[in-house]
Amino acid sequence: MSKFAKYFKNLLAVKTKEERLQLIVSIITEQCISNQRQLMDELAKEGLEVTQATLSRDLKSLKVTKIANDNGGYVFIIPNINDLHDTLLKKRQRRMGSAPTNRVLSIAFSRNIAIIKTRNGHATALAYDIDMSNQPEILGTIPGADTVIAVLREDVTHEQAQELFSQLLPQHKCLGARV
Amino acid sequence: MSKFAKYFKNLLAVKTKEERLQLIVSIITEQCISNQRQLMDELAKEGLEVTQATLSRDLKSLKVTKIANDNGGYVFIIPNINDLHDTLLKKRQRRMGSAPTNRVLSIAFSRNIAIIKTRNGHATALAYDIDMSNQPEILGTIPGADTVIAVLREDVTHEQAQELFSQLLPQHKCLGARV
DNA sequence: CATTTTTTTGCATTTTTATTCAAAGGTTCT
DNA sequence: AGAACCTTTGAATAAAAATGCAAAAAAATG
Repeated sequence: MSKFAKYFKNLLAVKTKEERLQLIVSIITEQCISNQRQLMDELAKEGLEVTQATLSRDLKSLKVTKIANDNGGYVFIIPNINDLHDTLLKKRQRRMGSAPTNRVLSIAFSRNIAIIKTRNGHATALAYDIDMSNQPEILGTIPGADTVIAVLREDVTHEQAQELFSQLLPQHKCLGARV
Repeated sequence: MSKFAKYFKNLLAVKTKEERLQLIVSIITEQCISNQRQLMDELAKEGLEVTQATLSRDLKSLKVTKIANDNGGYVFIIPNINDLHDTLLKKRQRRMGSAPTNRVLSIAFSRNIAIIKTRNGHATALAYDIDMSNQPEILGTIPGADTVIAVLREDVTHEQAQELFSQLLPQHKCLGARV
């Protein structure tokens, strides 16, 4: 986009898609919005005019949905990501006819820290397993309820750590559906 | 209903509403159902014939909803009831502008880590709230008794994190929170 | 039982949401 | 810059979901 175009975009308060998505999230968490037209109106108040078609796509990508509230109406909500994992796991469990061996939902890194999201209640067991493996690259772990924080040795790259965890937690690959 | 009628109902596998609702729940937790017609068909396979109108009402009462899955389609899910409480509480909280008792005493940063001091015993609840907000900038949290450690995504600056926490924890007024 | 009241359901229709298709605008090459 | 490509969007439309209303079924009552 040219400087010129950017200038006008700013002037006219036309926002980028990312900004619109954020605005949508904040609107639906702060107010009771019950359909896309209403959301359209709210966005318009903020000077952001989009069509219902776009909102439908936006809400789909944000995984927003509406649900019955207590007054006979509907409200948009953003379901917790853990629920989605649970739902998918449950489906898988039923399909496969076995309890999933899979405890790890995701692994993320930030500098020397690895954040491992687990199924609820499994963090302690997972941290224990990691500790027991005595990997010198992993200095220590702390489990919460569904999260393990692992502190990596300073010189360990994210790639190395990823590889390490893959070996340590081979089941980490089983969960096909990423939410 | 007469004994006689009940007998025939059983015979013909025509179920009560309650049974239908249960069947619906088990169908949508076991399979990937993406619209009401598909659900109708599944019920029909079980010998239970109802119209889309009825299913719409059933799903509303079960608080079932559909959500985008990874393949561009949709799946019905049953969001966790706790989330709904949270969502509604959050909305009300915003509406009333009423800050709950101050739980956050201070926030400090060290590189990619945020250290949040809370009133004693409140760390778990706070970490929970942070987790529920599903901020991509916050990779994970671990609560102690009066401290929450939150690991930030690498590219997040302290200023951004500060702003994020201000929005997330509006009660944390000491930091110039914007509510 | 017969009768009244309440609940549940289907039909028809409206309302809401999703998608197709084409076009506009941006990006990335050479 | 021009060409090939990708992303985003709106208009129109298709698809899906919600609902008003009346009838049927069930439950409650005398």
